[in-house]
Amino acid sequence: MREPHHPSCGELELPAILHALSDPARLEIVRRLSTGPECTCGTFDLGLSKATLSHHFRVLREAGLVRTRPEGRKRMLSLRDDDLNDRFPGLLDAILAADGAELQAPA
Amino acid sequence: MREPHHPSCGELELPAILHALSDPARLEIVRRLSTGPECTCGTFDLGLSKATLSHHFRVLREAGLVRTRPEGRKRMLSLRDDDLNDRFPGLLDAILAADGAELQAPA
DNA sequence: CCGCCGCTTCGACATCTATCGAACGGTCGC
DNA sequence: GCGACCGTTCGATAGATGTCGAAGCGGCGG
Repeated sequence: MREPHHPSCGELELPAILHALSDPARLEIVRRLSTGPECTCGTFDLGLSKATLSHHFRVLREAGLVRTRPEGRKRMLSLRDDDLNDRFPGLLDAILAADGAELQAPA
Repeated sequence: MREPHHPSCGELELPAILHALSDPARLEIVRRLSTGPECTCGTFDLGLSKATLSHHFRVLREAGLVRTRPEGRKRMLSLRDDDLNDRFPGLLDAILAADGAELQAPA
């Protein structure tokens, strides 16, 4: 299984990151990744088809938010929080904190 | 000139905010508003038509990022940083800081 | 080595989005 | 009032996006 392309740390672009996180499904994926260790694609049950889920993983990967590592016939997903904090310090934390704040005080 | 609709502080939704800021033109508008006081719509020269600019203002307004106040035949735009910091503390600052970081270290 | 498993890719489709020119609508100056 | 001014809204259009089923593909197990 070939290694998919990941943008380098310097290639991370803010609009792409914000766009990637502007979809509730992708925001949820990132939120889950932030609370635990890396996990496989199949562990996400968001009521979406495999094809759609794979599409969201790709958007997140190409925006530089997640890393995809092949492991046997599975793929391990992990948040690129190190690179993100290096390039945009505090951004990810602020967004995840805002996500939590929204959950606690829904509209 | 009638007062346009603004979402209340509790109606602010994170995905909508992130989506609003995921467009470079809108991000630029917010960045400019953050550095100065309120200003009129016409002060933004981003190489876009009036219609397109008005569209972006609407997206920002409906996401709760900016306030529009009629003043004569002009419209004063201002950032809703008070409401945003109340609902999502630190979020706006982190995004604007990230925007600055991107400008200083372009890809 | 044949088939299952996990995931990606393809093709399709409906919806959304960014963009523009043109038309419209208050507001102010004269 | 009349016309200029500032900005919104309308209608249109090209492109992006989210979604799915079906097909493809590499790896693992029997």
